[in-house]
Formats: sequence, structure tokens, C-alpha cells
Amino acid sequence: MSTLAQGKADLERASTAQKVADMLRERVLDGELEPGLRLSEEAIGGALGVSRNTLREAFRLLTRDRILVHEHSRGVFVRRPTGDDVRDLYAARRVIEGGALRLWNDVSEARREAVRTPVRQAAARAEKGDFSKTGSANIQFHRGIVGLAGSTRLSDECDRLFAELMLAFRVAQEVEAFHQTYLPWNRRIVDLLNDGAVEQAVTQLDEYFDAAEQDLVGRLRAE
Amino acid sequence: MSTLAQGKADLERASTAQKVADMLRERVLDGELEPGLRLSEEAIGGALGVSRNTLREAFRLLTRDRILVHEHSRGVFVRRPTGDDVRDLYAARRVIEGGALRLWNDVSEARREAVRTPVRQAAARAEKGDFSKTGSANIQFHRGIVGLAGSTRLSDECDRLFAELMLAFRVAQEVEAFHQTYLPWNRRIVDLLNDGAVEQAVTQLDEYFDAAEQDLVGRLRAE
DNA sequence: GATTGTTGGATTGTTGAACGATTCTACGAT
DNA sequence: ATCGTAGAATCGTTCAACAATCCAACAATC
Repeated sequence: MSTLAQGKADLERASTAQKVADMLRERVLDGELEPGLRLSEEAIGGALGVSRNTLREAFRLLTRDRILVHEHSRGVFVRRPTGDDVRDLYAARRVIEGGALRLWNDVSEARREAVRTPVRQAAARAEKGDFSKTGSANIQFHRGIVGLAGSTRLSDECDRLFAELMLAFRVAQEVEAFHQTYLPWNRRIVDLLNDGAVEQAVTQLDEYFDAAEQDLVGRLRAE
Repeated sequence: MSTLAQGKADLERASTAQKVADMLRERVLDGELEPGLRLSEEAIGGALGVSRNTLREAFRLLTRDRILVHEHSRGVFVRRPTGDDVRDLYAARRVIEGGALRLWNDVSEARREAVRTPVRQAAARAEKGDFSKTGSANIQFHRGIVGLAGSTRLSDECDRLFAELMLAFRVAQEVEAFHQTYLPWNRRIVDLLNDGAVEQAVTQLDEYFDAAEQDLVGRLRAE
């Protein structure tokens, strides 16, 4: 059954524009294509061997995900989040993740596990001095929180918010070190949740957001 | 200053694809183009006098807004929300609007007014027996609630959620009557907020969502 | 010297046509 | 009645072309 669903998903993923978009997204989030960079239709299209029209379709897809920004008659650029963008992002996260976290006692155990697991794994790795995946673990933790809501639309939107934040980290030159700082916070939140202190967990989360936002905005201002 | 910003906004809206998308969006939300309808590239492009490539770009914009759905090699269709879609939508709204409402005491008076005004106006019109704009008033009320968060990204996402719900109403053949039923609820929520009973207002909002979701899902099931 | 035209080159916006790939429809075979 | 197949319709993608727009460099003016 699972193999059938997988096969169907593969079949549906055929579009060239989609594949081009996926590749570009990876390049951007890896940092190969820096925020602010302009993506020339001719250059990229030539390098990837796709026509301008198809490439423009890929650009649209990434614009939807807020990874690229489109300026009329000027082209598309890798998004370069400003301080105001970061404030907007955290305002959204505060509402969404705070609201989702308050559902803790009403959701299935599986969904709660999706919150605990990333923190547990990151903690285990950190004990061994391995901080390589703390970044994605931190994101997985917050994805888990959003997942408590049980809405694919909400989770998808948050993926976009997270991607945008990754770009902000990059501008602030704080990709990995950033998440590392806030691992203890995640641990504390999980502990509070396990103790049934949901409102306290929400408060901790809010403080985390305050600190993270202030830190990030400060570094962006210095740029 | 405001006129300059306005002028800039006008200038930036030049794209043909954007204009086509705006026209189509209006047609869909007005009900001229029914949910489930397939939009032929050739037919629409011919009628509007734009090329297929440009039209496809417009389709992409509307797909981003969840007004259209794209099926590979089959074309684009006006979205036809299912019961599962409606559940997903309300799960998202519960988290977002509930989370935003809890900010009531921390936001500017202007933002609180944006919540009160639509209810006041709708109530005034209802007294005169005028129910013509209760639909948009209801949406304005909920837009105001989301606006409490102060995040344009969150507000934009909710506009997409609302547009999708409008399509669900249309499938359920409940465009205007629907909102009418829930006007008293909005009133009660505003009263509670004015009394400082924020948590009770959130509870009321949750009950509103429960009732609305159940009603809508029930009608969709009957289809 | 700084600001304001002007010009030419580069890039994007849009169109039209073309062809392979996919889906849909209708017809006929079993 | 079910299944398979041929043909029509439509989409996916590419290419080429031209108009519209932007940009950088240079000239003109104060």
C-alpha cells in the first residue's frame, strides 16, 4: 500500500519546472546562491538546459515559497530578508506555534512524539559533541509543534516561514551556531510539556522567540 | 507621501499575467466559474486575448492562492473543496485566530478597532433588514482578528484560507445565508473582548468554529 | 563637481508556432 | 458488459522573435 502511494507520488512529480525548482531551492538553502543574488534567465536556463518559459515557471514556484522575489522587468532575486521581515516572521510564528502548543493535551500521542523526538536526538548527538545536525533538528522540533494542529495548510505555510528564516540566518551569517544556542530551550519546553505544564511551555516558547528575534534582528542591523 | 506609495503600487501592478489572474479570481469568487470547472488554456486564452504562456503564468498565481488546482497533463480546475479540506481549513483557523485573539490586550487600539468595526456595521445593517454585506463583514471581522498578530505573512495566508472557504460555501450552496447565522456569535465575542474576558472570547470563537465546520462538512457530505 | 538628459546594450515580458507526451472519448472486439 | 485500441483533444516544453523596460556609461548643463 505504501509502495503504491509512493509510486503515485513519483509519477505525479514529473514536471520539469518542478524539478528545476527543487534543484534551485536546494542551491539557495545550501548557500550556493546567496541572498540578494539576481538569477538571470538566460544564464540559469542555459546552464540547466531548460527553456526560458520552463525556467520562469520554476521561478514562480519558488516565488510562491518566498525563496525568490520577483521584480517587474528586473528579474528574480534570491530573497534577502530584512529586519522587518524577521519581525513579521516571528510575529507569525508566535501566533501559530503558541496556538498549536496549547493543543498539546488534545492531540494523539504520535503527534506529541513528533515534538519530543527531534529534541531527544539532538540532545543525544550533542552529548557526543556532534552538532552537525542541530540546525535541522531545531526546525524539526518546530515543525512538530506546528504539526500538533493537524493542518497540512498550516504546516506548509510554516515550512515557507522556516525557509525564509534560513535565508535570514544566512544573511546574518549564523546558520549553524544559531540553532545550537537554543537547543537547551527546546529541552526545557519538552520537559514542561511532559509535566503537563502547557501554559508554562507556551511562555518559554514566547521567550525563545523574543530572544531569537532580538538576536537575529540585531545581527541583520549590523550588516 | 501616501500618494507616492499608492502610485508606486499602481506602477508595480503592470504585469499582464497579474491582471488576468485578478480577473479570473474575481470570476471564481463571484461564482461565475464554478468549483470543479476545468479552465481550458485555449478557450480562456482566446477569450481574453493572451497567449498560452502568459495564461499559464496567471494560472500559477491562482494555484498559489489555492483558488485553482493543477493536475498534470490534465489542466487546471477551479478548486472544489472536500470535507477533509474544510476540516484542514478550520484546524488552521482555530490555531491562528485563537492565537491572535489572545494578543488582544497587547496590541494597539487601532487593531482592536479593526475587529469591532465590521461587527458594528453588520449589526447596524441587520437592524434595517439589510443582510447584503454580512458575508464580507463576517470575513472582515476574522481578518481583523488575524490582523491582531501584526504579520502580513499571516494575514496573507488567511486571505487564502478565506478564499478557499468561500469556494466551500459555494459548493455547499451557502454563500450568504451562512455568514448570517453566525453574526450573533461575532457580537458576543466582541462583547467579551470589551469586557476583558479574552479567554472566554477564545472559547466562544472555538465553539463558532466547531459549529461552522460541522455545518459546512455536513452540507458538503450531502453533495 | 554634481545633477540632469541621452543613448545604446542587455534583460525581461509577451506572443506565436511547433511537436512530443498524455489524457480523454468513442468505437469495436471478445 | 468489459476490455482494448485508435484517434482527437489538450497539455508540456521548446524555440524564435519582437516590444517594453531597465541599466550603465557618457555627454550636457548649471
